[in-house]
Amino acid sequence: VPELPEVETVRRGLLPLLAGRRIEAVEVLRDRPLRRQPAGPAAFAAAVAGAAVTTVERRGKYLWWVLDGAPVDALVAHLGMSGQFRVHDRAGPAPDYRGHERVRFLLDDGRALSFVDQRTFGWLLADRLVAGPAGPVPAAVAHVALDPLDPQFDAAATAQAMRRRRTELKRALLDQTLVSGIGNIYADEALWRVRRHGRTPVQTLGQAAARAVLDAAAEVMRTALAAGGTSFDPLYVNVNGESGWFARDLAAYGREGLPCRRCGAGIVRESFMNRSSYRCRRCQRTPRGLAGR
DNA sequence: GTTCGCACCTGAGCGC
DNA sequence: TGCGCTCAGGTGCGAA
Repeated sequence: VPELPEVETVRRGLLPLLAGRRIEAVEVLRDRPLRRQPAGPAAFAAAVAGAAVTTVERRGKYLWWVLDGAPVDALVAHLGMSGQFRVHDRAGPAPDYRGHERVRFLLDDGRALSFVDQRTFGWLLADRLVAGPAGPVPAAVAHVALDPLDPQFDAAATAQAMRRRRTELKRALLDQTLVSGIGNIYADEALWRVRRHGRTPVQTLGQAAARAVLDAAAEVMRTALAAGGTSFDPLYVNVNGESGWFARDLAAYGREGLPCRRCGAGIVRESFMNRSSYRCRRCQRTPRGLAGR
């Protein structure tokens, strides 16, 4: 599942492929990724075809190509659960994407870039840029908070904002309007690092503790990024089809029944927010008052 | 205004 | 062999 490190890995793969390239044509194979386009799939293709790509940017899990010479400013992409960008040379044989290729961009250098998405939660959108406190962003991304790897990210202010919520710690970490880029995997890893239970009420955290969770999330994502993104999930690969290598380093996520790397007690899996949470039953004790939940 | 729960979607894995 | 069930989970929207 692509979270910040995976999306950043994709951005770094896309940038040299796309910067300075012109999109000659857009082929929409399936409409679903364009469900957010107000005027529909044809409008998406018409808005993007002929444009040149200036650069590729990211906030949290949202990517966008900045466009020049188009009626819109940007092409926004969210990979959802299983979205990929894959590149191939049009002169060679077409790759087998097992029927999951959704949109194909024909580039002016003879290559094709395909948006491939098995579970179809990903989407593409031709959008305009709007002014934001941290610079211009697509309108569809304006509600998304800065991520912990953004140079302008203010950890102290985010920790304060987090403590003002009336919710639980893991919910706060997953709230993209509070801090972006963190998904289920890195939330569990960050919580393990600071020995916190995901159901800890955020208002019980001191400023230093709230800050420590955010710092842990940033650190675990930086480590994963250095390794090319987490990829125990075969659905996630970079633009060349290569997997990342971080899965071997996960301390909590997906390790049900295995010993905690820190204390040796068992990692347990619990249902939370209609998904799975993993924690060490000894290092990350259930907060007082929540026993049995 | 804030918080919460659910629909969306496909394929793998499993039990029967 | 094949059917049906469960699980994976980020986002956006409506409900509370």
